[in-house]
Amino acid sequence: MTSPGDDPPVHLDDLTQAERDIVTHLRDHGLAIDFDALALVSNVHRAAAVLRRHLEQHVLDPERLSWTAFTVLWVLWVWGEMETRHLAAEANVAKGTLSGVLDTLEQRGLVARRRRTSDRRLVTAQLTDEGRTLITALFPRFNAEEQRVARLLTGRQRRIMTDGLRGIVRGLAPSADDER
Amino acid sequence: MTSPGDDPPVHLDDLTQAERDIVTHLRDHGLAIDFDALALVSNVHRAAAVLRRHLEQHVLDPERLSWTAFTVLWVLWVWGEMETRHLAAEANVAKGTLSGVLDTLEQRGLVARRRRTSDRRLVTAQLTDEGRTLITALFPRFNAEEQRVARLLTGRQRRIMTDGLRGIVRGLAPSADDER
DNA sequence: TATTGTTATACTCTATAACTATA
DNA sequence: TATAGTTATAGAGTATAACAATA
Repeated sequence: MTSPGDDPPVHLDDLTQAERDIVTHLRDHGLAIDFDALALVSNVHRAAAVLRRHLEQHVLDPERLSWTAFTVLWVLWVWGEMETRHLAAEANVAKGTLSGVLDTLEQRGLVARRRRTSDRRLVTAQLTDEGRTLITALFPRFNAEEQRVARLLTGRQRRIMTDGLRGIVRGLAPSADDER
Repeated sequence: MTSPGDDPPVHLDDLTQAERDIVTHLRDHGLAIDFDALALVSNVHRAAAVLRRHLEQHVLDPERLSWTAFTVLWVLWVWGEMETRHLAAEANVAKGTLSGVLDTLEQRGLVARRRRTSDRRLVTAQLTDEGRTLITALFPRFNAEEQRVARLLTGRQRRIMTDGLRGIVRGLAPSADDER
């Protein structure tokens, strides 16, 4: 599965102090732990948490939008009117959560719900003019912060990381998306 | 900041269908959006969500441990007895959250709190024997799942990704850790 | 006065399941 | 009977602020 020569020993210099302590601890215990795998997974979570906090504080909080509310506006902006179950899948939230978020966005006049006449069980959501105006103005500011983050890396690093992250999502999603 | 030649045009073939739709949408709107930055940030979040769900379902849920409870046990395992404010920082949770998690872990006999005699405002936490037994048995199983994920990538990809993620954390953390 | 940990409140999100209205 | 969306409940987490004990 892994090509030969893929796994040289851990380079302690590149690690944070915390990570060095972990290596020492695991070595002392003689446990068969793959530190590279540990470091990869834990840094994905650390980076996601730091990124989300940053974007919320700098872009979303001033507009009184939650992370999910922003994502919903963004998805509707890109794809237009959409059935709510697809919207929930795209925004990566449970359908119950989406109901509540849509209630809020509808009350604020940013989104409108509509019942399908062909199959009256279905409900679609779409941006109002006000919603479109908001996301059109807001997204470039969101993206500007994303760019600040991306500039911490080289273009080569960015491409390899984005590819790798897509690979993780593809590799785990099939078993994880049984039901939302 | 960015070295020259870092930013060739987006390679549409590498993208998911959703990402291709996004590129088309942004192009149609003529907005100055950096798609690579967008793809990087959104895939960090997607990967983190999928990873967490996977690890919870396969390793943590059967032991009735929340993500944070597991992290607390892990941190105490590696660093030993610890003042709770450092424990909260290391586990990346608010201090109010930690109080509740420690209550639960203490009731289950996995962790013990102790008040410092030198400065009686301070409280430390440490693993009980039972807690140490649990995390010593559980962590290798957690790490085995981490390895399954890591094997989706080449060793070169893993190293570059882990490095890049550390860079993001370092680049944003100073402004984000004002208060927890 | 400032700091540590605890507690309380309001909010966001999750998972699960019951419920309704349609099909 | 099955499906889509809504609603309800319990749990995990956040931010914020008040609080008691201690320094």
